[in-house]
Amino acid sequence: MRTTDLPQVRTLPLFESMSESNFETLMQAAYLQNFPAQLDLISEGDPADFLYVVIEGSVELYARSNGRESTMCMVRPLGTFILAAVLRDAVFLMSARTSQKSRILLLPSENVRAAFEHDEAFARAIVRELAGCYRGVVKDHKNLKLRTAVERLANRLLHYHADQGAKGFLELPYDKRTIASILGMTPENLSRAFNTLKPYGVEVDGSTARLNDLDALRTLAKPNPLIDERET
Amino acid sequence: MRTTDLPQVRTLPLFESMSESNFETLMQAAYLQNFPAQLDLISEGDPADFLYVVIEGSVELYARSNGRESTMCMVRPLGTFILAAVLRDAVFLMSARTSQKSRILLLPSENVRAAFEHDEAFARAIVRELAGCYRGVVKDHKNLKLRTAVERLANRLLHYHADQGAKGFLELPYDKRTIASILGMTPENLSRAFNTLKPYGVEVDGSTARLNDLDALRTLAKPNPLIDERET
DNA sequence: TTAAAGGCTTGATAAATATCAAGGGGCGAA
DNA sequence: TTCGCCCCTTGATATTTATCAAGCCTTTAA
Repeated sequence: MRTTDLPQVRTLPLFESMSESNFETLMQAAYLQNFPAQLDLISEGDPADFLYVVIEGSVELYARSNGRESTMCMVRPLGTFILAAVLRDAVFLMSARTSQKSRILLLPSENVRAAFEHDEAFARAIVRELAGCYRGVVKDHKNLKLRTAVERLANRLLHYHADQGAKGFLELPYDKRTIASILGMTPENLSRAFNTLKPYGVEVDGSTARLNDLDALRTLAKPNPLIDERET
Repeated sequence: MRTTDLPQVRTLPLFESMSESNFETLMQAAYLQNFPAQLDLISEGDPADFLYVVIEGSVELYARSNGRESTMCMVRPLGTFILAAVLRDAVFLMSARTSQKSRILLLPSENVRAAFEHDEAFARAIVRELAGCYRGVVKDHKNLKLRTAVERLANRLLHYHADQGAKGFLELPYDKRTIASILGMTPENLSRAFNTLKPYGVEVDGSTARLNDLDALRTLAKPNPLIDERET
């Protein structure tokens, strides 16, 4: 892989402070691959052979136990996943599959760990990234433990709305069943939660939602930056 | 603070690979303090001024939103907490209070970050520790999303039992209401969950529990190393 | 064009969990 | 010792969430 193929990767917080030569070395060991939708990339319990960077498309991280399955999060360009397992040389805790046709960069774990040893700036960037991931899961955990299903949905809608420019409407970025699973509920329950939000000005039509009474919705949702705000 | 005061701290994975002089420097900036039980140490939203190391006693990390409150985890000697916030120079996502009389080491954030810049071995140890914390929360999150309350309790009992030497009985390490909160349920529900486990050989008397039918309990609990096993 | 499949919704029902209220019992303080 | 407090438990009930079944609608493919 030549670095000129992927100028965007160099701009990622994780890589931007690396020395040019270390970045070159890391990229020369990397593979850039295209995958169709719904392809299983990794399975929880497998050893972490690669660090993954989503270049195009999107990837779903999910977990299974006991015959149940739940979506843990979605990774979009240019996000990375499975960094913690790579650094600890441990097995994956989550499985991953493409949810769309995707282009993904694979960095062999050994090379990532080597770069981490040799490049102080990279090590520092990794710490920042990891600490950010950690804080993200803590927020997800608080979300699940401290809010009801309807509150989680209300906050998620407000979040999508803000992300998309706060125009009074928003596009649901995933299938409803995926959103249901991310929010920790069944698809049936998500349908009912949308109905519960009707009196708060939420109108859903397919994958579009209009928010006609933001004040009311915010009063119900009680958004909290220590749960809802993502860190860069 | 003299390093000779705390030989155990030097043995922590986080500090054991630091250079002697950097460790000395870091410890000279540190404060060792005794706190009574039930004392608030930090409050979510506050800036992270210190990294905390529990030397004796125990500390409860909890979170609040919307008038609800939930225990996120307990930290026992020699555990650290609030590392991610310190490294990102961000606000705390969780509050902390002593649950017993405790002796706690406070390391000023600036000094921790300085040591992290100057000491490569420390940086590497931090990454390992952070990655471990991250994987811990992911496991907690899977636990909550993929299991019912009774299953969470059954697995927790098996965990305590193994930790305490697998003698057929175990001591509950915290108040039942604290255990309930950790497991994401109300105290009333915990009582009922214990009753549900009676047919599986679980006999509770005060803070002691006997496990009289481990096979039955394991069949119900379906323990899963990708959820239940803690990493060092 | 039609059939089949899948995603979503709705209704009916069941299960899980929370809330409210009351009371037992242990433990510390006076 | 005795009182009062707090933790825990239990019962009754309400709320939340899941499950099961059916049907609608759109998409896909033949």
